[in-house]
Amino acid sequence: MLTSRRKDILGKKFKPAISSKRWKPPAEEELAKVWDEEEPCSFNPQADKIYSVDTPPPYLSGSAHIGQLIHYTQIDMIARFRRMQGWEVNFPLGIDRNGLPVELRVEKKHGLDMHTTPRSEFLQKCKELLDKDEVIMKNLFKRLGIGFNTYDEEGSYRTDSPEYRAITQATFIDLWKRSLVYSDYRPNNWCFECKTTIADAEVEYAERPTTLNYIYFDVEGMEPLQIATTRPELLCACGAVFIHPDDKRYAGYGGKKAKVPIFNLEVPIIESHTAQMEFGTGALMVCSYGDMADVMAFRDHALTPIAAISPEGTMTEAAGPYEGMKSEEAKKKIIEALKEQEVLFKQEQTIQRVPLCWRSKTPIEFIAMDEYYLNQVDFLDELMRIAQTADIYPESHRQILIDWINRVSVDWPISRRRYYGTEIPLWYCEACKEPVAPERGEIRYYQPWCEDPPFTRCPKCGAESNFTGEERTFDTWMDSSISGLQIIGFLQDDKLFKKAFGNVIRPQGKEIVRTWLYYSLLRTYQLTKKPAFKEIWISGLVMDEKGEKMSKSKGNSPDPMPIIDKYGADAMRLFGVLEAGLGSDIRFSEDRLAGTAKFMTKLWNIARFISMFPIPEKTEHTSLTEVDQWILAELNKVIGEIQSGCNKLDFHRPMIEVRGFTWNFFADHILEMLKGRCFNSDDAFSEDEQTSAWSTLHQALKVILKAMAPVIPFITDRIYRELYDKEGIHNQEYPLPRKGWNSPLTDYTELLLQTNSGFWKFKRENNLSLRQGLPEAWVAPELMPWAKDLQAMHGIEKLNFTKPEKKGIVEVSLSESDEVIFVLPPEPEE
RNA sequence: GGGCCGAUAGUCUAGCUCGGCUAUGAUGUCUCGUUUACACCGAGAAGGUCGCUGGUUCAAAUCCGGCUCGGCCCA
Repeated sequence: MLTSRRKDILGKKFKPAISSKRWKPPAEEELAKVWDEEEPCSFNPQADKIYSVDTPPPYLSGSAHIGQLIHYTQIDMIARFRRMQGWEVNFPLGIDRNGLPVELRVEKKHGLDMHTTPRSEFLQKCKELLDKDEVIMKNLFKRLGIGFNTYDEEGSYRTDSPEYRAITQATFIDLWKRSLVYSDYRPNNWCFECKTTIADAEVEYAERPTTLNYIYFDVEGMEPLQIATTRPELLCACGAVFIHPDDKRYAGYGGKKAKVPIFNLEVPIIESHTAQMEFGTGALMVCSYGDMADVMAFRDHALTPIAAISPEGTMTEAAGPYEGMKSEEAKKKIIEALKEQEVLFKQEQTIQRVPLCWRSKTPIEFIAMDEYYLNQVDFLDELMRIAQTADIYPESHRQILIDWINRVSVDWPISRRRYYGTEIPLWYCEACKEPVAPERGEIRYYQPWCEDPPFTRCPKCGAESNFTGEERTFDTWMDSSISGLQIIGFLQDDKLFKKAFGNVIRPQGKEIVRTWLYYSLLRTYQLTKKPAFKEIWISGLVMDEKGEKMSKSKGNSPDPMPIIDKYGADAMRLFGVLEAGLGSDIRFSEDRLAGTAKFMTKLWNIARFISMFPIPEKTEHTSLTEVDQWILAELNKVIGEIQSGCNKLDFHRPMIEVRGFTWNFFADHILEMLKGRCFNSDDAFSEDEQTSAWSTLHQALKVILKAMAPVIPFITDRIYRELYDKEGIHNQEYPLPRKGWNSPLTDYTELLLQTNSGFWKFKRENNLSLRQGLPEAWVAPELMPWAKDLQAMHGIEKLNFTKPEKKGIVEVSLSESDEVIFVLPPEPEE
């Protein structure tokens, strides 16, 4: 007799509650709209347990490339994971808009020169372009499911907003009043193209062919010295000639004077270990300033610098007849003159390492001029202590930071002769030239180039009028280095700041450790005397298929949107974690991305299958069948194993584990095994046994979904909403191993899986359909608890646990095991 | 010139901290197969001198030295 309930179910024929047959990327877009409404990742600053994510504010430069986007999805996983762990996650959308690139793009786009365009007009054009780019960027972020607290203005920030700039300026005023900022006339990396000083961190190097010129320098009473140089135009700035003390060719020259041709300067000949005997003739001229080594040489030997090249790139008066010429032109003319005077005796081609501006890619020169410096060398000991004690994931990347701190030897030049940046809030008294900063306390945005000073009297000379505003702006790292303070209300919301400071994570790529991370630690320490971050997470780079860094200029970064549309955001995100462990570089490959996307289909189908069965009311764990307790115990083991990876914020191994479990164990073995019991179409099982199976599958599915939710937020949320909770998955608890979920049967899991394979192998080798029943079989006695489920799974009519004595029995050896099973083959059909 | 990181089947990758059965997983290749979710599938198979080379050890992908190649950074 069927109970009425069972009749109902049979009547319904187990229709899947999840009706859609396929999970497709457009479904993600629909869900993104729901999230837009519901804001499941919103932030409540009133909460106590606050965890803040100091995201890299993306710099807007048109569209993002795939590498950047994968990077953001990985950061988003951290935020989602921490939220599921119960933290109130502060993860605001921030956009970095300050800086040079937008200026160059506006120049190009509108065909104008920023130096001659009225400043306010130029800034307006920059803003317009940035606003356009921002829309593209935000759409990409939304499409990828980056769970910022909100995408609205309120709750987000831009580094060029008056509010953000006001904070940057306030932090500067603080440092200024504490005398940590000073002006100095020093050689600096100067970019002619950008017409600004740039920091060492912004210099990159390229190898270029050049000519090495061999020139005679007369030395009184001795043979002329032969000197090789690639920079003859700097002869007029020559300060010394270096020879190596061990160089026998020049024994006796040290301490004498050499005469610089054309300009007839007398310069000392100095013995120095920095001279390379193998290069050129072994004797080299030291000029102010040909390269970094020259800068060091002038400093070490207290030589008086002579500026040969002006900030405009023309020769100075020191160059005599060549004054006013472009340096390239002067170089040609000087070489001609040297030839005429027969002091140039040889020329050869060589490769030179040229320092370039990382933004404009044009060669830089060392040009001395007044710039503002922020004292950093006095803080290196403290920064080193922070670098050594911070929680850094992965541990191995700590070295990048330590190496950089060890290398810093001069202070940080922070002023820039740019326009689209935060203004340096200073005015100069025309009477006494004193620079004056606004008072501390009031936080507001100052624009000295178009604004009267917020004071009326010069504190030094007492003048009450005639102040000139500073025209320069800050290095953009001055802005972005305080993003971690800014997002927790520094100088704006003391209550939030107090609660949240000390629990901030800095996620970033390893290529900007020496800039963003280093400067953030420096500035935060200067302002608060504390480490900026509780955790520092440093990821590798995303490379193209050949292992080269992706960049727009190389043209090796495909347009991301079509790829996302094709494979889906979840697939992109999962790809990012499955490809490599935290800290390793990832190679992007569309083929492997396509493979990753298949998991979404598999997961969808698993859920669709399970959704056919009712979700039983609360079932006691102990009332589940032995087999079902074993299934949950296996799942529990996996959940236990992934904890260490998750806690190191490296989801690579955890996701491989969960994915493998889901596909190769749960789907292939468990669903196949429980199918019979779930449908129970021939009443081989009791009602309790059937309910137990339903309950187990739903419980397991829920755990799997939650474990993967931070990584693949779309599909997990969709399934969770359809089956379990309309509120969605993202504020559920992240699974932890459960104490009660264990089973002695896990000892025999391997044996069971091998036994399944044995039956499959038998049927395959005997050309039997997998559905074909078997009259009788013999398996290991340890598998007795699985008896009924095994029978249902393989269609075994009689299952035995002792050795068979009958004849006509086939022995099937199990792979990777000494065990065997025995099968009585079915009668061949006519 | 210096520093850091890497080198594991055709391709990508785990394991290396703390040495120990037959080296992980994916993808690709090949064979077979429609079974009450899934062919974007299932069942199987083949595929590796763990960069090279010395050393330590009963035992090395793993520890130590040297070398080669690649990447990144610095001078």
